[in-house]
Amino acid sequence: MVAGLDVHYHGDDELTAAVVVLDSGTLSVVEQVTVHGRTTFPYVPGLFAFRELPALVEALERLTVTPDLLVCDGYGLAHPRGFGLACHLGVLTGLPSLGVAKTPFVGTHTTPGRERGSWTPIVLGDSTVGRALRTQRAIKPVYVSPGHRIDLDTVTDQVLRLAPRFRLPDPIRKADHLARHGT
DNA sequence: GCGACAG
DNA sequence: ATCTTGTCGC
Repeated sequence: MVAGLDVHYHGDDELTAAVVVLDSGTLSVVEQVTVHGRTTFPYVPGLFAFRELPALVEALERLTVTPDLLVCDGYGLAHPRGFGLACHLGVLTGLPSLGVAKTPFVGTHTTPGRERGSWTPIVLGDSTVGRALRTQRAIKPVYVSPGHRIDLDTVTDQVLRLAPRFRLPDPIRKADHLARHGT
């Protein structure tokens, strides 16, 4: 089972966190949870986890099933301190996790080929911390990195498998939809 | 030293 | 993230 996580913001300081658990094989919804709350930390690049983590952890605690993988909206290892949102969530829950970001944040990379599945490394210092991955032909790549208890090849395989039709993996799309529309 | 910077 | 106007494509 694979869980997608996302947070939606309303008004001054209100937020809704959503977690959607999908059957890894059929990509059908197994369970979904939303948590409403207020922001307790501003958006600061590099400290993103402090903003979204509390509500997401609460949503995860309300699940009746235990996911085998957390698919997070943001970075994991590819982070200025090597510890993005996906890492925090993975360590706190003890579950394998990965991060999928929509824009480049740290490190350097070249543009991957335009075919679905092509990728280039994201390099920070002298190590590879993630990949710019093309999930759909000629569509902007996504930026993936390991969170916890997962390697970069597995991250790449899973994200591709979970994004058969659109740019973003289904778990994230469904969590995004749930957080903003409540269904 | 200054600016830019996941969502 | 959010907002807004406009365009493209199935």
